[in-house]
Amino acid sequence: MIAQVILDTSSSQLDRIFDYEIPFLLLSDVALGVRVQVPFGNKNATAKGYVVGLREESDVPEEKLKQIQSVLDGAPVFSPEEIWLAHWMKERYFTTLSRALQLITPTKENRQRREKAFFLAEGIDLDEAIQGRENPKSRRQREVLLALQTKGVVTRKELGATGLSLSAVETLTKQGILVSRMVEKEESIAYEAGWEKATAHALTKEQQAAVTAILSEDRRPLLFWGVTGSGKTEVYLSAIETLLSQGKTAIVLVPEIALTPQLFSRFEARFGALVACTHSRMTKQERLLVWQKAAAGEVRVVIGPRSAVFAPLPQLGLIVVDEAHDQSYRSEQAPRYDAREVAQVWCQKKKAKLVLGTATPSVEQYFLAKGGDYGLVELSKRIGNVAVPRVDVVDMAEELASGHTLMFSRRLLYAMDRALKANKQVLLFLNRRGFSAFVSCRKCGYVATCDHCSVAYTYHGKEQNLQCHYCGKTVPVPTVCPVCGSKYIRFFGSGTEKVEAEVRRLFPKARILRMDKDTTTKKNSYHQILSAFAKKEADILIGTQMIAKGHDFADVVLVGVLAADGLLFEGELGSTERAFQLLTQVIGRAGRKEGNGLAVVQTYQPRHYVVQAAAKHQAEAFYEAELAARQMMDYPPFCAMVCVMATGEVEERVQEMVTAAKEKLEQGAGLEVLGPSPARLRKIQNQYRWQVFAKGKDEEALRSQVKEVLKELQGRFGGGVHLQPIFPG
DNA sequence: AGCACGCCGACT
DNA sequence: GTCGGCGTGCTC
Repeated sequence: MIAQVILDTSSSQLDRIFDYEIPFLLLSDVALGVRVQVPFGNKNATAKGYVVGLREESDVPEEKLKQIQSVLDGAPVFSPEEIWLAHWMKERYFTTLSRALQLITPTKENRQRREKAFFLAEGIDLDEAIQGRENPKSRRQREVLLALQTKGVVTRKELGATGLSLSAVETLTKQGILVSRMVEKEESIAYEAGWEKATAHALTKEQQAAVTAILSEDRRPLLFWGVTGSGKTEVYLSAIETLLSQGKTAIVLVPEIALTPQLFSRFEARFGALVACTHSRMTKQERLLVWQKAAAGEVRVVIGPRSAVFAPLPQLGLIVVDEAHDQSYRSEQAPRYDAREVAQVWCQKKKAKLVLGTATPSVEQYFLAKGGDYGLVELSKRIGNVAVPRVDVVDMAEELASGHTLMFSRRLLYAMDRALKANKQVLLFLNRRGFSAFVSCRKCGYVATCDHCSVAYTYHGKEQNLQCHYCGKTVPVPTVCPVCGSKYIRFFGSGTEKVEAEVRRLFPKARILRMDKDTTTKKNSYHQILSAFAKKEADILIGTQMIAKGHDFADVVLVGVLAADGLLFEGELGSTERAFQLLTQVIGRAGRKEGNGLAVVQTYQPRHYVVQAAAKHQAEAFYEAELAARQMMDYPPFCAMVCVMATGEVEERVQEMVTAAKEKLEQGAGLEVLGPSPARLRKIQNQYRWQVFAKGKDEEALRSQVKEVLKELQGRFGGGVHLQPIFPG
């Protein structure tokens, strides 16, 4: 017998099948999907690999064949279907089979280890101990005890992740309140009993219809479009409850943000130990344990970010993608897989239902739902019939014309004052990404835009010019506004710190929190800031995109969007789509509980269709306008498109490679190629980035040409420069 | 990815 | 003559 083996390396040159003879003694152990050790190369070095096929005979000459040395793990780590999925991913994401396999299953490399865990000592009354620590001096101990109250155990490893203090734990141990002992890792993350079963809320008619749609026999993916605050989670819970009762299982994907614990606790309250979550801070070991429990049927609902799509649940009945428009479902590093696409093919393979839940679908999702490729079900009302927020759009050009030069309009200042006086909370949203990069007229709001691409020019300080990051065209910076002739041409430059200082000056008594890249670098600061705000430890939260999504702050009555223009002109394709999504999401943070929400949107483009549609809660109008624009410009979804990016330390080499890529792409039949141009961020961590765009009618033709380009150029240019295809969406 | 093979210039 | 730098090709 012959085993077809894929070696466990990332090298593309070794990414092919090697045949090995199965020795008689291993015949019963070698099966499809097992990991094996094999001799490889001249020196017969031991290599690990995966058996992806079994044959009677081999085409390889007999004298070349070597024998499998041993079988690892004792059991297959992949099902035949997972091997099929790995093949699909290899083709789709231009990666190697072994890398695809590595993504699908965390492998058992080390044996289970033990770790130190702290428990409440015998005879100690927890409530009493907590009450005895009212003094702020022992607040860290109090935190530890409160955590113990819900979880029953605290491990040393977890301390960092939960923000609890090690010295507080040690003090408590010295005091005899806690005891420590070594536990199996398994025990430390195992579910601790003590949850109170939450009863199901009564569903509204709309919610009930959504549950019915999810459970229906329709095998198409379902776009589950529910406005912000409409109770999508309750629908997931109800549908999953039914599936569990039928012996089925489910995966719930969430964006890669601190939202996981919040959603997890709601599922846990409903399903208890049948639910497990994975998150980015977990070690391989911990994730492996969840995987094992899932495979064993002990855990039947897995919640987590994109990698959770690979949870090996038997009898899979449903994959829910929550906030399905979120970009974090696409991996940033190669292989840049998209968990939504993986979920879709996996559901097809496993005959499970795919549900894409969102308040702001992507244009493509809307397009597919409209065309009938996706099913569609909507929640148009907020829970308890709470009103959607009122939105006031403030024309900042008018504000300037009437002599008001503050970054806050009079409308916003007045609303902030009112909210603070009523002891309510305020969210101030500011988009800093690309904020200083575009050029705009302070008087009329004109934004310098490439006439070929309808994409804003990006200002380049070094060359002192404007560049289009789509076609590569450059123009000088205008000194007067070409529309109104004013001299007030500005580069937008205010960031969150400046906003914070200004708010402090204007509202000296307000308690302020700021959340952006600078304040969230420390571990857990993200979670800490959000939970401090949720606990009303501050009146105003200032932040970038991070504050836009997910969190349900009951007391926020006012949302201020300081400059919607920063969103409208990011200088990239698809920025209007993201602008609409972000505006809608951030507006949706206001008045979620009582319905008296107000959003003030400041902009120089009050008539812009994105601003108008978001302000009037007219999503359909936006999507239709956006689709019309894309059809006219011949952009996706009306064509297939790819951005091929070259990266490397030596810019000349990067440019050479991207130029070669352009030439090779142009050989593809029916392809239109644009560029090359520098990427929006031309240099990241010493790596220069240049790109070309190619588009065509036929997606398959485009993909196969890209494959040719990668195959040829990566070999020709060797290391030092790399080529990466990025498909929009 | 490693590793051997082999071609070529430089040095004992 | 011999050493070693590196481009090329192979690994079941």
